[in-house]
Amino acid sequence: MSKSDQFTQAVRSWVDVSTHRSMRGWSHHAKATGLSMPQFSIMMQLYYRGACGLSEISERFEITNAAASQHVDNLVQAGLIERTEDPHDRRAKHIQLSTKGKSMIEKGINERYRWVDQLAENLSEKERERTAEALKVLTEAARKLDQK
Amino acid sequence: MSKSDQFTQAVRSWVDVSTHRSMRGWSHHAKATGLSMPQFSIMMQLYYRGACGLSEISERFEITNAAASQHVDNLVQAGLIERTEDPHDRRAKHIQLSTKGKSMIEKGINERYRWVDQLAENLSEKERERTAEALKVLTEAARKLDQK
DNA sequence: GCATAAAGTTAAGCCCGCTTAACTAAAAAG
DNA sequence: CTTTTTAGTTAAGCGGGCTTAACTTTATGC
Repeated sequence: MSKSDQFTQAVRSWVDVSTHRSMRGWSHHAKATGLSMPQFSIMMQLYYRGACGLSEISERFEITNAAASQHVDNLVQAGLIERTEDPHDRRAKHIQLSTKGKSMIEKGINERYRWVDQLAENLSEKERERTAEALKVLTEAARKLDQK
Repeated sequence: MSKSDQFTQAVRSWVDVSTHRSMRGWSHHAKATGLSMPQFSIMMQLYYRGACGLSEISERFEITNAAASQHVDNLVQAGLIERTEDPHDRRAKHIQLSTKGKSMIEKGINERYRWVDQLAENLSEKERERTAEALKVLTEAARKLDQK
């Protein structure tokens, strides 16, 4: 195996393991809160990318405005997001997480990453330092890829 | 920020970035092949865990035998999996990927991980070596967690 | 050997996410 | 100021994934 292959293989293995972990926690949380996958995805997106209009939601998920509007409506009725009129353009809506919705997502994120703490316990101080360094390098490189 | 927090944060950031990448490729491939998400998940599972009976599928995905049977039926008709009688227990079925199905998944996996190669190009030889080492440690630790 | 349990299948029906189509209201363009 | 474009909503309807219920076939337990 060449050195390049070793790198590729190491990344693949780790991504497999961590994605599996992450997804399992994710879908578990969605189920526990009674949210469907699309609803949950919209919440997550509002959390990470902040408030937006309805069209942005339909574009990002590649669904029609009608579908997005229906999802948003359900989430508003559940008290998880707020839909207000955009003061600058009264056609548009300003959609954002409510306090309740935000804390629900944050709780989910914490649960979703609890295994990382367990992982930390299984490593020595030195290992934690070295892996943290390595992951920073990787994350940075991946972010650069996104920008291109 | 304590050293432990630094580790946790580094892992979280990387998992966020890589999961996002991985999932995007994943859902793209599912769409491109015309498979629904449950169908695709069943295929992936057959690829990684090997042949199994129908009940194992319904247990793993927490659906009824009826639902699993319907999915399997569709995949059989698409020529992606094979459903044969188990010679040892004629009630049971032996479900496995067909050649066509297997190559479809492998093609998907390669596409899904192409960004890792791009990542490799953005790193120096030394960085690749060090990160590969670190990821091996992490993957190993994560696998141990699974076993508990 | 007969009752019971286990592995799958099939059919009927529900719910949900999505689409199209028709609509309202506001902004932009001419 | 009228026309066109843009943002969003609502209603009707399709399709898919799932469940329950009834069934067949094969294995297992007294």
